[in-house]
Amino acid sequence: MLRKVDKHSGVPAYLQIVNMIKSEILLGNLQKGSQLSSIRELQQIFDVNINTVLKALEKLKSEGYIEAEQGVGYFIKKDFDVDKKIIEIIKTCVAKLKDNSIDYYTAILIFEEVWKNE
Amino acid sequence: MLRKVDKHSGVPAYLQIVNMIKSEILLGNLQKGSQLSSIRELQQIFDVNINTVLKALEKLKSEGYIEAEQGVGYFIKKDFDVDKKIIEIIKTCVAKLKDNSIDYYTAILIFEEVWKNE
DNA sequence: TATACTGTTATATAATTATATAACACTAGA
DNA sequence: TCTAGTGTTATATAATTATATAACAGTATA
Repeated sequence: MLRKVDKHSGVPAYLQIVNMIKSEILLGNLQKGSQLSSIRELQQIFDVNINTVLKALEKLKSEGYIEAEQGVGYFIKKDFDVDKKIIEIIKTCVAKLKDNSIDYYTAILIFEEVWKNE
Repeated sequence: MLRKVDKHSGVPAYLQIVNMIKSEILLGNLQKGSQLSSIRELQQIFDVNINTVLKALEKLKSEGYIEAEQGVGYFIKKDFDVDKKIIEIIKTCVAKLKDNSIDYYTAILIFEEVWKNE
């Protein structure tokens, strides 16, 4: 789901955009050959400057996720979708955490720390 | 566990420092009254400039996590530790993901997307 | 009191990130 | 061919982030 960038998260906007589009590909919501919305539409969706969109698309292109056709649009270049099993594991975990009314930021902090320490 | 900042993650160094220290508090590894390492030691641990450490400590102070005593040091101001149950849920999830040899970056991307969409 | 630790304040410089704005080039369809 | 939509390139400006470096101020202890 492509959504507004969080301008207070500290993470650069162009990286948030890269991450959202990568997520869509990983989750299988954007498949090989799909066309992205136009740059000027993406600019509105993410609520950033056109140059910020361009910077994100440039990075995705350099990493092989998308390709550009001048005058036509941007297209998904490869499928990178992840094993459904992985998604289920994460969905189950997120559901449990939400049951315990933990907030996203705290959850991420602990997730990162646990990951890097075990 | 306080460790070197990742200079290629895109996340500003001072925020990574804030996050690491918050994590230690949330996990109960730093408790009320504990003294942090000195600024000049932290500078070496995180591998950043002293001003970057200061910016992080300033933010933690403004959020009520720590307090300063001039000439003495920085101290944890409150306990914010999280329910052990939460930590167990996350540990279990991380273990399962590692069993499936998924990398950290992919895991975080999916985690964020699942959290924000369900 | 002298010293070696603490934290604090300040200035200058550079790289990165984001914005505003404009113009240009290619493509598809009326 | 004209037009409206694509992507592309460019310039200028500002805010944020990070560095290097120096000096100052408080605390504890030998």
